[in-house]
Amino acid sequence: MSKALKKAYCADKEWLGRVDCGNCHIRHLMLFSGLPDNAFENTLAPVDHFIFQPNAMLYEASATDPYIYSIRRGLVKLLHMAPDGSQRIVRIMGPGATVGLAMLDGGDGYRHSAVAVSAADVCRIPLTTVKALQSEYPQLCQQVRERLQEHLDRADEWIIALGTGPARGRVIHLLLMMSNFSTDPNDDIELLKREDMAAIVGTTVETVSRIIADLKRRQLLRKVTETNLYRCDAEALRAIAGEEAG
Amino acid sequence: MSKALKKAYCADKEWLGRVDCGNCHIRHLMLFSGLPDNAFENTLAPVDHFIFQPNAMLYEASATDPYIYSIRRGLVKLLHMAPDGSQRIVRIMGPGATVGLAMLDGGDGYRHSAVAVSAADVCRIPLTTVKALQSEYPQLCQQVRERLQEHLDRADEWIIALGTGPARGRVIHLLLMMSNFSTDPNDDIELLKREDMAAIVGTTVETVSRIIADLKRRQLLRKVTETNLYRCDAEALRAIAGEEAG
DNA sequence: CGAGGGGTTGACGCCGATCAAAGCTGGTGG
DNA sequence: CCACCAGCTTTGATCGGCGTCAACCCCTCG
Repeated sequence: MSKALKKAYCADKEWLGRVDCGNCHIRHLMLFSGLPDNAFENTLAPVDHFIFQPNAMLYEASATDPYIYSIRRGLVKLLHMAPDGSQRIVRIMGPGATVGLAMLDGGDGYRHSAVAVSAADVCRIPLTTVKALQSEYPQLCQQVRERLQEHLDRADEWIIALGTGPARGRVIHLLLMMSNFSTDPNDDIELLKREDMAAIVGTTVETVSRIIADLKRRQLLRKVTETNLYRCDAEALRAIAGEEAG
Repeated sequence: MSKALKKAYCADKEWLGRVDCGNCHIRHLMLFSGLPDNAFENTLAPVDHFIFQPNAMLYEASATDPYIYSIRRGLVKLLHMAPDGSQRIVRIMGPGATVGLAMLDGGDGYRHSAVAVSAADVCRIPLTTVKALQSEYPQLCQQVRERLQEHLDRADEWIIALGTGPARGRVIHLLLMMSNFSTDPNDDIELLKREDMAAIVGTTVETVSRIIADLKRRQLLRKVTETNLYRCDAEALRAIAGEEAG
């Protein structure tokens, strides 16, 4: 819970250029799926493409930049900073997700701060563009709603699996969630930093460290190469998490 | 966390009749605000009006009834049942909120079970009606999005305030949240049952009971009449919750 | 080489889970 | 009217998990 304020989030991002959504080869996975190719011919404000380095901030809570962000690759954490500087990670979103949607309701600004976990490949979409497209193509409404529902489902999962029960089970649930993000056929995952894990499951760094170290010792988590990629024995982990839930 | 399965949720609801949304005097507070009075003249499926008694179930997780529900009065809890029968309350929604919106995305059914906490005055709206109105009145899209965002904001608050820190602070946050539901000018609230509170803050009944009893002894929570209405010293409670966050 | 950040480990104490039992309240039937 | 019961709340005793403080290891970088 308690952790001193520390990171000075730098705007450590790289601009890759203006984007032509009509020709985006992964558009069918993104917010603008379902729109015709020519829908973007008259958009007034440009969609820009960035790569955010790890720990770079996409936006800050309560800011009112007129953008939403569509994640192409990488992970983005949404976090809440307590007045005392401790932080709680409220969600982690991956490829295909859209963050900052609260801006569509106007007014109050972003609900959280958004920070890249791994290097994140992201499209920055101006609000005006979304609104214009939305009025012309009502099916975009549906897309937006589904993205919001995705956030909601994930938040609920967070509450149920990561906010309940003994710490070990929560950490294991987190590992399993991370392995779901992986496009990798095996269950290889890149372990988060202990501090992030602690801010996710709501415990301390030490507790997380002990649990992870223990899982490693029991070979339920094995370093797979020289990178910090780990393979987790999903079956065994699920079994442990399940028996602890009781 | 652990609590045996028990309640056989009965369909203890009372049908009050078919509703004419065009003449609903609180429509400006509800999902259909922003639609013209005559929008409802040709709706095919009827909107029905119910009063659900405490503990009556509006719908069950993963069911696929083609309805969403708009809450006029009272509180509704959304809960997740673990396989072992223990339950976790994921959200509490009050007047003006809409529940069951996940059905709009088709397919997977309700995400949670919805159960009336206090007696709940509720309109049951057929999906077909929503969809028909939505295609004719795009502004309804906006309304739906705002309701979803409301769910999301509440879920995030849940994670941050009720899923983090020592139990005492979490319970106090819950009390303060409940006092926000109250339309009452003072901070009078109807205390939830201990079991519900426990399922909300993720502790045991005993722990909640001890905390509440202690707050009563310290006069931060006072029975206000003969009913189980309590007045809470919001300032003092906020102070305690604040100091514990650090 | 030292400094610093992240991870791991140990010792200790407290919060809260667990088990158990005793009030309290409202409802039901004699 | 009282006895009785079921459900809810409160309280106590005990014990384990996890927070806290502190040290140490490992690696990278200046």
